Amino acid sequence: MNISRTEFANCKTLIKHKEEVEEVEKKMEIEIRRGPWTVEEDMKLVSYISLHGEGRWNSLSRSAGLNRTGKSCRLRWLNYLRPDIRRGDISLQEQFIILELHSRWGNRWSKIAQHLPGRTDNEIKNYWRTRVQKHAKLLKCDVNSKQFKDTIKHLWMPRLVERIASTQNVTFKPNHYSPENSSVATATSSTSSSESMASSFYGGDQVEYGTLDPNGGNWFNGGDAFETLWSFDELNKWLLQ
DNA sequence: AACAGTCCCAACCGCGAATGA
DNA sequence: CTCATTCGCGGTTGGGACTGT
Repeated sequence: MNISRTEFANCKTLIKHKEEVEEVEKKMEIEIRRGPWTVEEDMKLVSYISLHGEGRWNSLSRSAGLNRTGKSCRLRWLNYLRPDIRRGDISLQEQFIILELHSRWGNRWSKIAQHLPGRTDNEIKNYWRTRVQKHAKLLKCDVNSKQFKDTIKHLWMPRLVERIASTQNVTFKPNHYSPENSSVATATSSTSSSESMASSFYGGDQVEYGTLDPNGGNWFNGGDAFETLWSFDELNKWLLQ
């Protein structure tokens, strides 16, 4: 390949320049913070978003003076700093909806989270992994197996209904949670055995749970762990039937 | 009190979809 | 249409908190 002295010099300059750019980029990469967020970082993010709104996370991160990736900022805001985040235990009603919607949609956490105001997809995912999958593991069955799904449908969910009704001192009316028509849930259209089991708890004053209002009374109160719903022996006995 | 094992959750990663130049 | 960038989702992990011995 023939190349003039000038062209060669130009190439050398270009390469040198490229190396310098890479070096700066490498330096910047090192300065990107990872790991737990500090109070100062949280404050920077919250005050910036309150002034300018969310979105455009990469530029937001730079403008807010945060040495974080845009992704990291987005996650911190959505899962922790948003003002409408609900904290605390997952209530019985929320557990019921999670089980119901998971049976319908599988691991579509963000979709499920849309029906639980104030709860994040991450929180629901963590709940599923730590609580539900733990039970599957204890029972030595796959979390996606028909056996385990049946346990949820025929034992777990009716138990939840029972517990909800007793804690609220009224009859809980679960029906099928209907995200498409979330204003009212009716029991009469129920056909599955899960629902018919659940329907045995109907009667008297009914609680509709179609409208999910985080401020709506005792709907979300109480975070009874489902472990209290039955003993492991009882669950095993049921599985062996 | 000390240690080991387990639980839980915040945060990261990879990937595909959406968007814009 | 192509390519680069950004966004959002689901899976995974690190480490602090908790519990049992």
